[in-house]
Amino acid sequence: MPVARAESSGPRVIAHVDMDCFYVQVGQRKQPHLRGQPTAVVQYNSWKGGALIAVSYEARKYGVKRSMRGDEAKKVCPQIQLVRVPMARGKADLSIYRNAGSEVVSILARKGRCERASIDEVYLDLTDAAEAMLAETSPESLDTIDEETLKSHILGLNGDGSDLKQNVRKWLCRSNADRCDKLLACGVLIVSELRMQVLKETEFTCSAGIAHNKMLAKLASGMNKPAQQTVVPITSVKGLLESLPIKKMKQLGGKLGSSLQNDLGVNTVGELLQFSEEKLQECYGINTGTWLWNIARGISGDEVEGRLLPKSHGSGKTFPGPRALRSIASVEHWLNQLCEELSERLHSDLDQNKRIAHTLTLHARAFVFSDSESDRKFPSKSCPLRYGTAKIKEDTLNLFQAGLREYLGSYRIKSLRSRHNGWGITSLSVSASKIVAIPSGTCSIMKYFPGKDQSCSSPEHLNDIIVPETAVSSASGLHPTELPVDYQKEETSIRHAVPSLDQQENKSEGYAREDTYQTMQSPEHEYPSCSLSKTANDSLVQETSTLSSSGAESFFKLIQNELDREFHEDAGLQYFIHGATQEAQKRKKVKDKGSTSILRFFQSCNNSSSSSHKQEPDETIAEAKALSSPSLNFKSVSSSRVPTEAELQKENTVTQTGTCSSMSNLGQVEPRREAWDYSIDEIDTTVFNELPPEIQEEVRASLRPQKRPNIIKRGSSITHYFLPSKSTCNEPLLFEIVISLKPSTPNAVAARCSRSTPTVNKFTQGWQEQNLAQITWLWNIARG
DNA sequence: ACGGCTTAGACC
DNA sequence: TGGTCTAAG
Repeated sequence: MPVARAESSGPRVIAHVDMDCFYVQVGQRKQPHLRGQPTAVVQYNSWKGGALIAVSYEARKYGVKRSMRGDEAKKVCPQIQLVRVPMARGKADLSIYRNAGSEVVSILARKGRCERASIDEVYLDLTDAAEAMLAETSPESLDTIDEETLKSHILGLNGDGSDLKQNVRKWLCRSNADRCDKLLACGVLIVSELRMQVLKETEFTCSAGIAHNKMLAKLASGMNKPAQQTVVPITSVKGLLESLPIKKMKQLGGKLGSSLQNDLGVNTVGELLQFSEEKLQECYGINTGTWLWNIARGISGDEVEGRLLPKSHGSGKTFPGPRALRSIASVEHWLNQLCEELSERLHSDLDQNKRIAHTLTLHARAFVFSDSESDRKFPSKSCPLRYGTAKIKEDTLNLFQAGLREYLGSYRIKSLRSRHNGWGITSLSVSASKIVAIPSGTCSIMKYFPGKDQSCSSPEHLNDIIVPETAVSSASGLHPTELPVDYQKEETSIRHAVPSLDQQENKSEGYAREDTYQTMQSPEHEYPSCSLSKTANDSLVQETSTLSSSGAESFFKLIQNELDREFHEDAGLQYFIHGATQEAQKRKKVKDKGSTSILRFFQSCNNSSSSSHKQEPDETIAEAKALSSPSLNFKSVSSSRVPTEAELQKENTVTQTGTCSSMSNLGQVEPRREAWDYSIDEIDTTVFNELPPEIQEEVRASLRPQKRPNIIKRGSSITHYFLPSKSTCNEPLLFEIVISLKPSTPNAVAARCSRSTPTVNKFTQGWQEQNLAQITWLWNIARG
């Protein structure tokens, strides 16, 4: 939905730069013999020659269109060259295009604020550059103007054929022009320069529009393609919009545009002028109404956002019609493929841009046979994003199953015994959002974090780690008709948020309690247990052994996750320590709060110990230095093709300083605490009941309801996100508790854990062994 | 039973 | 805030 914004004060110079059939150009650069030939880019070559996603201008002359199949294109243009989109993991891989887009952006960002609008489009705010130019070397004083620049188009300038270039020259150099036009003229020169630079450095051509706002610039960029540019003087705006079909306007290509046509009988932007602002607001609401009134007059206050990098990453695939996925096993397979791609991209983002994504979202489309309208209703689900391919896969699968349960629940499909499930999945996509730049102090180490380690990213290894998961999923995969098994799996698989831990759990002998399964079921999940297969029952036993300690697990999982998230490989730990000690030396005190979880973690440790413990960090530092091998250099991973953040960003320095300052503010606001606090926002009551009595007692004793900050907050515990949603729960399963531990040393934390019952003990032993060293590091560093 | 795959933004 | 919907390339 468009939203109205006031036009800023002075006249701006805005450019929209659009790459010409970008994918084709990328292909042609790679295979130069394709240049000048009718060419198209196809994906999925297997069926009818693949689908065209980009068509060269030479091919367009033959009537080749996007949305043709490769075979059709061959019919109308037999000599057409088809370039295939690279495939990876069974799906199209667009990374070469994304990277090529980054090359272009890094050049276009040189002259002003730059917004990456899509893979092949950017907006530029050239106001400052144009004003600077006007102040120094106004176009009228130029005696030579580049040939290419003279090929610019000036909207509304009636070039009477004969001497177009002279007309352009005249317009650019008019001394009597008003300031608005002079600024635009400067914009024309700057954009022309930029486009030539793009061509020189990337071999790509592009087209551009130059105007006083984004909307007009965007309109103009498409008016003369390819490899040309068009400027829109204010005096031409009215004429341009008057006859412009309403659907050509950005934001009006869809339902809103149709509504204007059908409900108001408006077919051109000009026809919008007859409606009062009030009338439009009445029809479309205050925001959209005002926006419409404005755009009819060529007014648009949208700012060019300084953003060179995408705000999210996603990987998806469709499974149309007969190819719909019909079993959990196949869904899992594809989700894994998507997750691998996503994880790879997240890690490059971390490497290249020092950014971390915080939210993982799963989207799917599904159908049930009973409802032809059903395919849009599959709920999307999201949860906090944990780095590491295995974790992303695991969380994604859980999100999917939560979604599926809700989806099927809404159709009252509770028990599916028939051979064919009543559902099918027609599309899957996994995305990562809420991406923020990490504080500069920790940048140097972040690139060594999860993903480099095979234990995390290699699929083979992954299978080794999540033993029980694999076992159960293959069982349910073999028996897709027995959904209760899947649900069972869904209920329990969330207990495997910590692979290493689970491994530990399952190797050792657990004690299984018969009633655990029942206890864990919410009233909504009354699946006939008689339909469980033997395999499933075996899995169940295995699973319940895990469940019995799940309370303790969820208790500690938070801690584990915090550690694991950023320390789950030695290299990460080493470099973190290295970075952290540097940072500590620099600032004496880590003040950043609310950035990465680990820093928050630090903060509380630091606070708690600053007065009572004056332990010197020397040892730690020495050891940290020893650990961080000097032979490894910290050189940038960027290739010449893909610009690094440093190369790209003005934006980022702004972002980062902004982030830092706001964080230090937060740091000051943060109340000083004696305790080493872990806030577990929500815990499943049934999980709580599973805790050994003494632990329950401890937890109760440390409950501080009166201290709860801000009512019930959504939990940070991963498990929360996979529990049944409100709509499928009769009563709230969750309540919020705050647990305080006041250990004097890290050993005390571990010791305290070992005092628990055998099950918990087993759990904590694993935890202890794995993490005591890490806790100790943290403990010491926090005081550094 | 087909256009596939991505990203962004607004609303509630 | 998470989830849904719209839009665009």
